[in-house]
Amino acid sequence: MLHVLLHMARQAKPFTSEQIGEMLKTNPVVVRRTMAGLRDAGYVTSVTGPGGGWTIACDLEKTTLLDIQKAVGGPNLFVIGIDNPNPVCAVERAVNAALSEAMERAERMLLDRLGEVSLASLAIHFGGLCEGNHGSAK
Amino acid sequence: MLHVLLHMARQAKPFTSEQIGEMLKTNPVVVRRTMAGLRDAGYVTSVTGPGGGWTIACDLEKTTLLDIQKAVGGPNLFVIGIDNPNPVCAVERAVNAALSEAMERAERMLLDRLGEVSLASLAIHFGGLCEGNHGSAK
DNA sequence: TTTCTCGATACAACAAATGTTACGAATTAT
DNA sequence: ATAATTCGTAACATTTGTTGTATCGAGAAA
Repeated sequence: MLHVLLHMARQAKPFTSEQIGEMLKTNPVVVRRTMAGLRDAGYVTSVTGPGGGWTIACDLEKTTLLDIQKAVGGPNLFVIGIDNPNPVCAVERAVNAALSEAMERAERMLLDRLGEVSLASLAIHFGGLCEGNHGSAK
Repeated sequence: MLHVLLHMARQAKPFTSEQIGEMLKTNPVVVRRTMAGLRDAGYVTSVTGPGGGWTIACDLEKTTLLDIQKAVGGPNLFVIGIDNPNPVCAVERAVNAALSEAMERAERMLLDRLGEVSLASLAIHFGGLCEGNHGSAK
């Protein structure tokens, strides 16, 4: 998905769901499903009709991986979260108490890092490669 | 599962898979499946025949949540791991580079914490409650 | 009006986890 | 030795979540 966003940032014309589906080796409907989250969050726009499709609509500098993560998927970064914050089971409570602090710190560390990485910083590396492959034509 | 281990630590007699299944509201076969990992790792023993079942076989002080985690499940703590360490895709490489360090630190933090919590330390809280409920009879 | 595109819904295919059934092997008691 | 109990294992069913597909309607452009 990030792939697509960076591609979109390098082209003024919108991409259709079908084109994106080819890039991602998937289906136009699936593309619409996942893009819907980004559209609702305002990071991309979609227009119908001929010549329509998806266009990027955010500031690459200000949009981070955390934003994308939140818009696309859930905030479920960990496999073992603390499902039940106040369980009846005594053992569960004991485990929660023992681990909650470390979990929160680990999660915050990761989330902070996601929030530090902008799309623009990814585009730097990506852009360089694309110049080489496709030429810098416009 | 931890529940069961702590219960076993408080009773000399072995528990049958059926008894454990009742505690966990599941099936004897499912119990055997998950206990198999603990057995192979040497944290519990199982004997067949009448009067048989599962017995704890480890030092509560020395066995940590990390040990149990490794024996029971996989070491897959994170939802988004770096699946492909050296991908063809340029975007993926850029993302990996940007996040790998933070991920490793977060993972290590959590793993270290798991390794610090012994079964004995859980048993302290648990034990207290059980005395009250079941009496300390013998 | 025709064509292109997204939006949305419903359904199918697939995979993973969990639950179930069944049978064999080991152990104990009689 | 025989019977009863219990684990070990394999095969199969059920459930759940994800992904893929088909279809139809609505909006926009030529």
